[in-house]
Amino acid sequence: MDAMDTSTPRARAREQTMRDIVRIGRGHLATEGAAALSLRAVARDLGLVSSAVYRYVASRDELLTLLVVDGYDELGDAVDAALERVDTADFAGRLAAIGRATRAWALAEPATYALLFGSPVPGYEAPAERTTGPGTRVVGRLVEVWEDAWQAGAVDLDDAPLTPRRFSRDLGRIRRELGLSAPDRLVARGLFAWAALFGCLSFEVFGQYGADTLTDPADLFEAHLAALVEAVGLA
Amino acid sequence: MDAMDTSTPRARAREQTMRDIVRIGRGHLATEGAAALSLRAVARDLGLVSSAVYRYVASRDELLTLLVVDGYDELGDAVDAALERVDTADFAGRLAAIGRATRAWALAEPATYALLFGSPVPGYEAPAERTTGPGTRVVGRLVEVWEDAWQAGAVDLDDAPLTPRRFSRDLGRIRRELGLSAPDRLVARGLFAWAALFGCLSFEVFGQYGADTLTDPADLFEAHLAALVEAVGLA
DNA sequence: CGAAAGCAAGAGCACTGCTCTCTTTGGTCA
DNA sequence: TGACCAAAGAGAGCAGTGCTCTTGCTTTCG
Repeated sequence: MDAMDTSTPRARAREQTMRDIVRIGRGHLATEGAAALSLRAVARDLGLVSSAVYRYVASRDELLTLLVVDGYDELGDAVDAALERVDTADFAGRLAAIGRATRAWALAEPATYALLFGSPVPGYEAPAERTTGPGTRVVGRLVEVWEDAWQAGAVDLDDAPLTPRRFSRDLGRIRRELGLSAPDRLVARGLFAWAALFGCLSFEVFGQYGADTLTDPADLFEAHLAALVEAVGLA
Repeated sequence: MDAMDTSTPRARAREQTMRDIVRIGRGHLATEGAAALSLRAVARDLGLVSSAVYRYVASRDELLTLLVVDGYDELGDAVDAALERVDTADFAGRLAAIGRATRAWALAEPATYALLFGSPVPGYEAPAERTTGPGTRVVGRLVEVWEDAWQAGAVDLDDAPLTPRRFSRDLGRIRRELGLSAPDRLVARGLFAWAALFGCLSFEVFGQYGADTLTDPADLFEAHLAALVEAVGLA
């Protein structure tokens, strides 16, 4: 079904063309933006007529999905690579490494970042069965940090249940699904830190801060990281 | 220049048409999204041929600008109205009111929220001279809260300069331009809270959290507000 | 009253996503 | 080797888009 057979020359050529489409699509995504991503333009750059591209990609939306998965993979790889260079017991360092790696990737690939974490593309819904897997890699790494820190007793947060009770139940369900021992407050603070991290990144990538109010935006990001570390009780 | 003369019937008709265009544009923005906003479709709904709309709006980008300004104004009004119902001395309450009002507006107008705080529309740059004014109302209110709280001695943050020195200088410049007495750390935490708030909102509005993992997302937002209050030292 | 300005309409250009048909090419198998 | 079939590419075509230009008509004002 996947036509992943690389034995025949034809299959290899097809795979190469698929890679070219994604590569050119990423280029257009970076220069034109997601909404202006044009299958016809990709076809031109590929030296093909527009209808021929439909032999490889069913629709513009499927091209977007390919780029979404590609982006999640690249980001996930970058985060994993950064985490390998950090001491496992340094929980704040792991959190900072995730943040810095994500920021570096986001600044290098703002268009893909916008595609993954910005406003949803109108009329396009990422198919869950293909994107949730790669899409949850980063938050998964974050959860690992908090869980490890909690089990190591390095988290300065109490384990009292949060109010209202339905909220505590929801958090309990999340805890159960992910197999965590972290208490309500840490799960909630973890969700906060996750959202806050991407809020900081979106502001920077999308230029929500003034244009040149800061000499080096990295300084502000480091301050943000300190606030994040504190928010999850890793101070 | 603005043709705001309401004396002649023609000017009044023109103004009415402009309002209709913004109203219909907002409707399309809500249902189709910013990137799919079509001047031709607006013209159809208006009962005009597409070229006639260009008598009123110079381009699609200018229509976007109208909607941007309209959105900032509406959000600013909502925040101001919410703040009127809060005791001035209740700094955490003011912060929470700003957050809740912004959230309510964002959930009611997700497309406009995406236009203002989501990924930038490719090829469109909001003209600073028309959007910075209304666009800074909310963050201005936030800054007021922190400044008032600092002057009232209600902020639990030290006033040591932050590192590196260039970052402290940048923060000093911001402090001077806004006429603040808040120290480095509070300014930095304020920026963090600002970005974090919109990160939480973007995750909720754009559906970055799982679809139905929470009984009532407002519970999580209240937890986020508590974290924000703590982050700026208003605990 | 007549000139000037404003308004609407329509045609047209270049672009988009996508479908359809047609022809060529490549791989397989008798 | 030759036949056959599926994959790949080409091209035309449909409906939509932003935007420009010209052509008339109407309102306003000197």
